[in-house]
Amino acid sequence: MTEGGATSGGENLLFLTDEQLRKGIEAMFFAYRGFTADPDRILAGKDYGRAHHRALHFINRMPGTTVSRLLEILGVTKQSLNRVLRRLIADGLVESRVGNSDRRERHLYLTEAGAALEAELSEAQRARMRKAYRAAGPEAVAGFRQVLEAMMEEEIRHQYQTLRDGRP
Amino acid sequence: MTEGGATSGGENLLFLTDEQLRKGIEAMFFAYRGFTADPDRILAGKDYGRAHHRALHFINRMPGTTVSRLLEILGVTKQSLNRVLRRLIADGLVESRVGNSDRRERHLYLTEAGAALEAELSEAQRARMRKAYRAAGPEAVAGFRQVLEAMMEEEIRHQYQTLRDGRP
DNA sequence: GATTTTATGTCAGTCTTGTTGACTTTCCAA
DNA sequence: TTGGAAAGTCAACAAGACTGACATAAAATC
Repeated sequence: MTEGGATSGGENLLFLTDEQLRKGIEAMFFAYRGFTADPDRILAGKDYGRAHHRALHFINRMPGTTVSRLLEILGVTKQSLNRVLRRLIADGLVESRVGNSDRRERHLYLTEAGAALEAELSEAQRARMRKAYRAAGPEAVAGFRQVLEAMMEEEIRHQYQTLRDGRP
Repeated sequence: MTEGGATSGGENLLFLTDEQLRKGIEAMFFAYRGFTADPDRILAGKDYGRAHHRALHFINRMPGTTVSRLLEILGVTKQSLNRVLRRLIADGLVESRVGNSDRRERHLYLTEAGAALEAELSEAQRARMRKAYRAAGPEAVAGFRQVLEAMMEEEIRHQYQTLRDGRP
């Protein structure tokens, strides 16, 4: 990581050559494969897919969330999410409770079995992230998060920040 | 980007709480959506998909590459890649030439039209990356790349580094 | 109270992109 | 020269995204 880099802060246009940007693009592409590789391997053996993992992750993060909220976060159609949820509910990994104040809403929770699978998947993913963080060091991690945040689409960034800061 | 961070180098275990790792995981998930959003929008209007973009990108990067080499890079089955290539060749975006020394091999090149589409897609993706890099600053960019590299699977990291350093 | 809007679920059909299996052509080495 | 391996192609199937249409129930509004 030496080419073209300033070592102190400030604007450095050398970082913005097409060459540099291309390296970032390819790094992002290859890294995402690594990022999903471990959960994918676990899921393949259990007849679930990445879509189920995503649902489990965010239901775990936001217990009692409604279907609509989950749709915003996941950025898929309700038909697509519904297929996944139907399966998870049928298999006893997710529980869907009718809302108290608004009975049209369904609030989603992980069952014990759902939490167990979520934990298994998350731990595999965290293990890789932990290894990467350790290898790169704390300063690199701060930079990593900064660039990723700046790469998100506007509306999604707000969703992310709300989640990140633990606001409901 | 304040919580739990050391501002000078060295090991800092506070970065490795599950909480911190989870934020990184979610950042990666949301950022990847942004990363692919612009090319996806362009492709949707042209009746191509992400797979076509990936093929165009790497054929552009490695003109004359063989199908096998491309398979290693893209990490899909040859049947899957073949469908994409067939279409790109039929549409006159990619040219496939029989190898000289080994006539089993097909060497792949972008046509003028292929290069034009690749440039359009790449420029959209670079624009977002450029904006993110500018917003985050050069030091953050270095960290970003370090963490991404550490996140890749072993074999893929070698592919990436070879490409990155411009070795054939 | 009647009407409209919202939240959710479901059915049917399509598309992209992944998969496996079977096959051809070509090369190379025993 | 023959038999296996490698490169590539074709066919059929599956997951998971999409759109569109429609149903139900509850809340909100007029």
